[in-house]
Amino acid sequence: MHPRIVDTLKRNQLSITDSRKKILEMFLQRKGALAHADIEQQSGEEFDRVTIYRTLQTFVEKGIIHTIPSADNSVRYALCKDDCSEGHHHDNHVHFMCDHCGTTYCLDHVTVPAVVLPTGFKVTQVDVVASGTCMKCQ
Amino acid sequence: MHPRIVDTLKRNQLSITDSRKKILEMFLQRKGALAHADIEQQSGEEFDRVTIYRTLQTFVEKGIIHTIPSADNSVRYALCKDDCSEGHHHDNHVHFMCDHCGTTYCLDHVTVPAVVLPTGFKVTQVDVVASGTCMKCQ
DNA sequence: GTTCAAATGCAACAATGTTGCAAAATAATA
DNA sequence: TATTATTTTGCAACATTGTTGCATTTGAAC
Repeated sequence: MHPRIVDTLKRNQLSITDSRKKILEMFLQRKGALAHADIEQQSGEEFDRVTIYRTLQTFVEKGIIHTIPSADNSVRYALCKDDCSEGHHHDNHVHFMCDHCGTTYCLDHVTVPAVVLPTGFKVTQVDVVASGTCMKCQ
Repeated sequence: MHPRIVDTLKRNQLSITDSRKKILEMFLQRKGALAHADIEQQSGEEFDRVTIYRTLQTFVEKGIIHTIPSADNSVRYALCKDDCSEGHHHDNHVHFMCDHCGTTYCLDHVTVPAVVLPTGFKVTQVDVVASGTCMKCQ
C-alpha cells in the first residue's frame, strides 16, 4: 500500500476505512483521472455504488481530488497537488483528454495562461481543457 | 420570430418544425447558454423531453450549437458563431460561468491563449472555462 | 392533393445520482 | 483491552437524466 494513503486520510480527519484506502490508492497508482465507473469496475463491486459516490464527494470537499471539466458530460476526478489538499483552495488547472484512448491527464506543471475578459467579469478560477492525441497514442 | 431561424434551419437541411423553431429562438433571444432543463421549463412542456434531446443533438451535429465543458457535470449549450455553423469545425472557446447567478457566457470575442504542453501531446482543441462573478452580479 | 421522407410522442428502459435509516466498522475513552 | 460514542457503510427506495424502438403525425417534394 502506498505510504501516503494513511497520512492523507489522517491529515484530513477522515476515518481510515477500506473503501477510502482502496480508492485513494487507485488515484495514487494510476496518474490519470478516474470516473466513477472506473472505480466501480476496478474495485470489482467490492463497495456499494453509494459508498463510492460518497467517498468521491468527501475527497472533493477535503481537496484531495478535484473534478475535471469536460464537454461530454463525463465527470472525472484527479488527485490534487499536495498543497491543494491542505486548504480547500482550488488551483487553476490544465487538463488534457486524449481523443484516442480517452485518458485524461491533469497537467499540474503547465502554467495556466492569462485570460483577458470583458470589463465587468471578475475571474476567480480558470480551467483549461485541451484535447488531441496524448504521448502514448501519437 | 427571429428572422435568422428559418434561414439557419434551411441552410442545414433540417425540416422546419415547431420545436426546432422555438428552441433555436430561445438560443437567439437569450445570449447565455441553455441547459436541457432550461428549455424544458421555458417551453412549458409543449414538447416531449425526447424531442428536446434529439433537437439539441441535431443542432450539435450540424454545428448550430456546441456543448460547454463544466466541472459540475451540467451540460449546457450555446450558439456557435455563424461561421461555425457552416462546417462541423469546432472553434476554440472561452466560456464564463457566474458563481452567483449561474449564467454561462460564451465569449466568442475573447482569444484563447496559447497553451504549452509537454512533449508528445498534440493539441487539436482548447477550451477555457473561467468562473467568478459576471457583470450583472458584481 | 398525394406520396415520400423525416420528426414527434409515447412507452419502456438504462444509467446516473441522491436520501433515509439500520447495521457495521472505526475512533475515542476509560 | 473492553466499552461507549461517532462515523461510515450497505441496502432500499427514489429522483433525475438520457436512450431506443415504433406507431403516428408532420413537413417536404412532386
